[in-house]
Amino acid sequence: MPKSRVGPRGKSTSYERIWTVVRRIPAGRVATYGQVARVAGLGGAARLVGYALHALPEKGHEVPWQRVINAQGRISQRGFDGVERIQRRLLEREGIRFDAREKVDLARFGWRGGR
DNA sequence: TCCCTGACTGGTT
DNA sequence: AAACCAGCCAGGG
Repeated sequence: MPKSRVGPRGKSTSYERIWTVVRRIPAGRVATYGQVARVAGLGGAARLVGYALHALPEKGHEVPWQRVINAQGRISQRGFDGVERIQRRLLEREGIRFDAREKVDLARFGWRGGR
């Protein structure tokens, strides 16, 4: 798995552009990986968004990574650790609701930002 | 530099 | 509903 990287002289990398977009998602809203990729100008590179979030440093950033879920309205599984559970708790704390099948209603909680 | 991988997605079968 | 699959892109070996 790739690591976080900052380009020379603070030049913007794709990861940074992704993080910048994610920072614009307001509390109480969620965006999909594909949506973030498009807003960041990365076309359909949804997978790259997942990578960029995985590469976030553990501390010192203000990126609400929990607000990015998949197009099915569900939290993507990572295998191993239980980060998914933490993500769900963080979202519920912001008012996001999950149905009995662990899904978020994107029509109701989806972010209508970006353009 | 080539090759593989992956917190994904939308269309087809 | 579910499996398949080609696109997508940068990082690391």
